[in-house]
Amino acid sequence: MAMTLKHLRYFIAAAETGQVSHAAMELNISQSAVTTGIQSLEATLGARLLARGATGVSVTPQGARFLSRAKAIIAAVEEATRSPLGEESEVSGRLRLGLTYTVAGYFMARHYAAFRRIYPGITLELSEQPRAAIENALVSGGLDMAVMLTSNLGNIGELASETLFRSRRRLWLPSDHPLLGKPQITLSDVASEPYVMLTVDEASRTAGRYWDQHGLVPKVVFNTSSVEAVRSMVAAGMGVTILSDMVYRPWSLEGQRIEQRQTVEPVPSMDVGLTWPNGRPLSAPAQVFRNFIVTALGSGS
Amino acid sequence: MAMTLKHLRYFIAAAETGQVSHAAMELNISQSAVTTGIQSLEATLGARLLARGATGVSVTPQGARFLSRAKAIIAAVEEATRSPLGEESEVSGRLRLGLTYTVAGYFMARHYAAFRRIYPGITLELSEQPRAAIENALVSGGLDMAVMLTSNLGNIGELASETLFRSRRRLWLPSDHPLLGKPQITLSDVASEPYVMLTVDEASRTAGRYWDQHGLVPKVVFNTSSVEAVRSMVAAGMGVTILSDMVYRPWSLEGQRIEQRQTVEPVPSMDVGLTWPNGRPLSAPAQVFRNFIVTALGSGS
DNA sequence: ATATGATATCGAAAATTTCGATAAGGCTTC
DNA sequence: GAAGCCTTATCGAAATTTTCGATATCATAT
Repeated sequence: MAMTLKHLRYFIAAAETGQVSHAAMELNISQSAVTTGIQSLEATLGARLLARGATGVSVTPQGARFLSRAKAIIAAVEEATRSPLGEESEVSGRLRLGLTYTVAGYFMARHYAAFRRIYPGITLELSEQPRAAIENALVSGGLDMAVMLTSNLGNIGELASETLFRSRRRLWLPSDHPLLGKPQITLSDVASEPYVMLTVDEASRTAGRYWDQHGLVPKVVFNTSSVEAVRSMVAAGMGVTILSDMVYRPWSLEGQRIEQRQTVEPVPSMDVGLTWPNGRPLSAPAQVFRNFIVTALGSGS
Repeated sequence: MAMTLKHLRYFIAAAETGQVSHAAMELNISQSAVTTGIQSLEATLGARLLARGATGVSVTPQGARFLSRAKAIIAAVEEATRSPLGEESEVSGRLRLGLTYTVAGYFMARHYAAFRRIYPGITLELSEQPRAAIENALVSGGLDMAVMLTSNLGNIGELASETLFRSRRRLWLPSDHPLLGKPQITLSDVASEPYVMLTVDEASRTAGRYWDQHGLVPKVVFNTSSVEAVRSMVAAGMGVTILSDMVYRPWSLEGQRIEQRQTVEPVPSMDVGLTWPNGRPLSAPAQVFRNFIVTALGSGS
């Protein structure tokens, strides 16, 4: 049977009160309804969520894990129900937005259509450019704002920036790779494997930094500027790589699976954020966009 | 009428196919069921989600905004249904975890109970200490791991750290404050207001940094180490302050509302993360905790 | 004008949820 | 150890909700 919001609420109430009957009272329904509701929830999940006893119920470890997810779902629903759908969709104007390669393909693509629909009055002009070109265009007035990697930012003083999210960098492995069997994977384990290096968006420069830091050098067997190529090669067993979650997909183009693991040593995450020329106040469309992106990231995905 | 997951799915399908009848076909139900489902969704929200026409439906700006929320909810449900509730709850051992003041009260409190229930075999020993004491204890072996502000971290080299999330710092204002009327609020606007300064967790040191950067000095009228006191004073109109979202609550203890605004100039966010002694590999409980916290943050809350 | 393809509406049917009563089982108290 | 009190589980019936299929309505294109 399918999960329903009602059942989620019943489970949460029972877990928090510690008694099915109290939960029922709180929810203003009968005890048997709560009982059967939670039972069907357990059936769909195939796991016991509550330990029943004569003194009430207590949450099982599995139930505790599910509880946090259930609460997150209900919170998201409340949020979606309550908060207004916004009347300020009538802002109009133009926003020239610069994007770097990975941001364009793996981040902006997902949000572009939604933004255009919510703010039909704003003309969003996207352009993909290398980091340096974007920085110059921002300073010279050729761009209003940019979404890009904020960690290597130059032109400090002339540019303001705000990090939107961090994307963890992790090791990518083919699904039959021997390292998957190890309980812990260190960077020096990775250094002894053939390595596929991505050469866009200063990925290799960033990589250099943490390799240097540990006094290691990856055995690069291939350099490419195509993320798809990296995926295919890793999946085919040609080598491993370390790239951010943002560009990770579990399947290569050929349909082979790619696994992901954290290394013991933390690898610096990829920071994606907004950048705009300092000094000048943000235009109305720019403010709207900033707000849109922040809330879009807040509510998942 | 209450929102249901079914209705959310109907709306998403209709929005994405652009036709109610296509959505119905895709969902293997009748067209009229989809129509009434979406209607009841619109009724509960009090907003028009779809623009109906002879050629199908198109998403209204409000519908687009709701669509992204709906997708986030459904994604969370799928995630909760699919992913296993975990059999590795049997890890056992001890984890001595250091916490700084704000982290203990505003972050760890929420996750402590959940962790204990999911991993009953792990003894979690929490201790609240100043940053410097935690760093020393980590290095000397008195603590295994810490959750703390990672931006001002000392002992680089001896300590490894990983940022878990960033909490935006924003301006707090009483709900009748004149600045709320302004379309944009700058730091110099704030500098001319009486300011309430929080003095825990190096909040004032951090504040000093961005005030200095803009060549401004806040008019501090009160120093306190109690977040509750800050809240009450701001609510009472004694002054304004800039603090992180993590400690923000919309109501003071006296029940007066506190508003929040972003300043035009970005204020550095508060970075909360894990810290542990470098070199030594993480113990099993520490790894479990790291994993728990990362996923707990990932799925909302 | 008319044909087409779309959504909206309606009453009836189907499915699901809920109810109330009862059963079964574990504590606590006497 | 038996009674009383608490808990959750189960059952068939009732209520509610969802869904169906047919029909109405409307806008567009020919």
